Amino acid sequence: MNLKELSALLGLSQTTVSRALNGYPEVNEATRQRVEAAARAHNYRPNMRAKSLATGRSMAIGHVIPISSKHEMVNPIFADFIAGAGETYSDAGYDMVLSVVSDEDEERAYRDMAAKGSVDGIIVHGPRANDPRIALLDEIGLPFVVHGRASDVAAEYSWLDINNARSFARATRFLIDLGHRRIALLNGQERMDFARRRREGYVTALAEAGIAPCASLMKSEEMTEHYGYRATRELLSLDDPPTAIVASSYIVSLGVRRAVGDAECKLGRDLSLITHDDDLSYLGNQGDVPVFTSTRSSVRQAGRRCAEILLAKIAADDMTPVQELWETELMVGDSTGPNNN
Amino acid sequence: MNLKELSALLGLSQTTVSRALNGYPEVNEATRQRVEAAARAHNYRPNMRAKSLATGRSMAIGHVIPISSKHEMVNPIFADFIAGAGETYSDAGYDMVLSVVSDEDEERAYRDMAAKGSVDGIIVHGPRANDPRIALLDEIGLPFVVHGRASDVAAEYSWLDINNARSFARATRFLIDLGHRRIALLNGQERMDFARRRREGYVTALAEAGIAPCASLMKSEEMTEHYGYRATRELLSLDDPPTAIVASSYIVSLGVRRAVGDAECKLGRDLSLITHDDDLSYLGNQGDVPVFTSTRSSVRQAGRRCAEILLAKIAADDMTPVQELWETELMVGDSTGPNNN
DNA sequence: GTGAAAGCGCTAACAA
DNA sequence: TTGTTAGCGCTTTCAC
Repeated sequence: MNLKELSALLGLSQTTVSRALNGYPEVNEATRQRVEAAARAHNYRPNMRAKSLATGRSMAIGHVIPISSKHEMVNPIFADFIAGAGETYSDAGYDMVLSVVSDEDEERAYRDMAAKGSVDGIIVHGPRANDPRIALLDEIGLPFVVHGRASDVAAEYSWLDINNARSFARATRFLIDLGHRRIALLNGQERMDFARRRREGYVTALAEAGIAPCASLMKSEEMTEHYGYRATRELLSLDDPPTAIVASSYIVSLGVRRAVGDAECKLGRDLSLITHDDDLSYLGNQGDVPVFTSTRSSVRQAGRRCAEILLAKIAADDMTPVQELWETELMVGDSTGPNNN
Repeated sequence: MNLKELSALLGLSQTTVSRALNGYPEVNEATRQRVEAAARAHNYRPNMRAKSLATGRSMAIGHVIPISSKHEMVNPIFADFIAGAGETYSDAGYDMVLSVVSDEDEERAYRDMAAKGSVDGIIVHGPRANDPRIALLDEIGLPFVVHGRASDVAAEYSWLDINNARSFARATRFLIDLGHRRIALLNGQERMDFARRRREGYVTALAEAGIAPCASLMKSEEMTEHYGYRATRELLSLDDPPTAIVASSYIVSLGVRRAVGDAECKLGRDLSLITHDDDLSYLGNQGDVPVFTSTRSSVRQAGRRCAEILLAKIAADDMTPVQELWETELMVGDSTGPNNN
C-alpha cells in the first residue's frame, strides 16, 4: 500500500493524504480522521526511501564501529551503548545504520556515509587522543556527537564522556585506603583517550598517598581477556608482586580472574581487583568488602543520551557544541550488587 | 556532486555516466575511463536514497536485536556476530541497519522494515523454540536467515547454527572423563532454542556415563553475570555440591568465578569450569588441564557466513533454504590458549 | 481546505 | 555506443 493507492481509495489527492498523515494544520479534522483510519486499516507505512529523497533527510543515524585491524576485536561495550542509542532512535522514528570497519578504512566510511546521504548524523566511538575524525566530520558538515573525548583536539565539538580520571582515582584511593601500596593498573592502549585519562587518575591517587608509580605495575594494551591473563601472570611472578589490581574492563578482568585462579590459592585470596568499563563497574572483593557499580546499564544510558543530543542538534539544526561529563559513584555493599543485572 | 552535475561536467548524458559507473557493457571503454576518472576526481558517490528508489533495492540488511524487556540486557555475543556480518556487507556495498527492540515490539519492527522498504533482507537473532517470527517473515516475503534454529517450527527456512547439543555433550563428557560425577549446568532460558539443545547434549553425556541428571544441578535463566554468581553460590551451598560446572556463556562464567572466589579457597581449587558461548569456548582449569576454543572469533565468522548466505539469496532471488550446521572442537592445551585473542 | 504539478537523484525502457 | 524520456513514492510550492 502506497500513497497513491491510499489516496485513490479515499478519493483524495496524494497531497491531502500526505498532509493529513504528517500533521499539517490546514487539513480538515474530519478528513484527517478518515485518512488516519484508512492508513491504519490498510497498514500503510510511507516508503522511507521516497520520503528521504523528497525531504532530503534520511531519518537514520550512522555509527561507525572501528575494529582493531590487528586483533579483529570488538569492544563488547559497544553492544550496550548501541542498545541505548537504539531505543532513542526507535522512539524518534529514526533508523540506526552500523558500519563496522577496520580503523584504516574509517575515513572512507565517514565520507561514504555523508556522500551517499544514508545518514543525517553520526556518533563517533572510541576517540583517540588526537583524533583526525573530528576535523573530518567538521569538514564534511555532518552533525555528530563523540562518545568520549579527544584531549588533543583544539576544536569545539559535542561529546559525552564519563569522568575517567576521577573514577580511576577513586578506585585507586579505595584500594589505598584498604592498605594496599602496590597497586597495578591494567589499562587500555594509550592511544585511546580514555586510557590516558585513566592512568592520570590512577597516578594522581598514588601521588596523593605519596606512592611513586612503578612502571612494572602499569600495563597498557588492547582490552582482551588474554591480555588480562598474561599481564596478571607477569605481575604475579614479579619479585614484589602487586596486592591489588585496577583493570580497565570486565573483559580484561576475566583474564585476571583466570590467572589468579591458576596461581597459588593464597595469592588468589590476597589479590584485590577492581574492574572498570567506561563506568566504574564491579568489582572485586577486599576481604569481605565487595565494590561495584553497574556498568552495563550506565553505558546503555550513555548511548541513549548521546542519541538524544544528536537528534536534538539535527532537529534544531543547531551546531553549537553540547558537552556532558558524567560522574560515577564507587559503591561498597553486599556482594549481590545493586542493579547488577 | 551528483549525477547531473557530473554528467554536465563531462558533456555526457546522465544515462551514459550512470551506465559507465555501473559496469554496463555497452559503454565505450574510453568513455568509461573518462567517467571513472572524473568520478574519482570529484569524489562522486551516488545518492543511495535516489538509487534505492529507482531500483527498488535498498542495499541494506536489517538486524533486529531483541532485548529482554525484563532485564534490558543485550547478549554481548551480538557484538561479534554483527562485526562479522558488517564486514561482509561493507565488501558487498550493503549497509546494515540495526533495530533494537524489546521483544514484544519485534513483530512491529519486522513489519515496519518491510513496509518502509528500508532493507532487502533480514537476519534473525536468538530464535525461540517455536518462533513466530519465521512464519511472519515468510508471510512478509522478505528474505531472511536465522542465526540458530527454531526446533518446533515445521516450515523450511534458512539457518546457520552450531551444533549446541554436540558441543555440550563433549564438554560434559570431558568433565566426566576427568572423574567428575556431579556436574552442574548453568543454562540460558529454555525458551531459547539453543538452551534446549544444550541441555539435551548435557543430559545425553550424563546418560552415557550412567549418571542420572539431578534437577538441583540444572539451572536455567537469562545469561548474566549476576545469574552465574547467584546460581554458583546456591550450588556450592548444597549438601552435595557439584565438583564441576558447565556454563552457557562467558558472561555467566564471570559470575561463577566471582562466587568461587567468594567461597572457601579449597572449594575454588576443586571446581572445574567450562564456559560456552555459541561456540564452545573457554575454559576452565582441571588441575593443570585448561580447556578452550576461541569463541569470539567463531561467532564473528558465523556472522560473516550468515550475511553471505543472505546476500547470495538476494542476488540470486532464490528462496530455497540454505542450512548449515557447524561443528566445534573441544581443545585441550596450554593455558595461553589457541587464538584466544 | 484541497489539488495539480514539479522535483528530489537516480535507473531503465525505448529510440536513435 | 549514446541520448531521451518516464518513472520510483513521496513532499512541497503554488494555485484554486
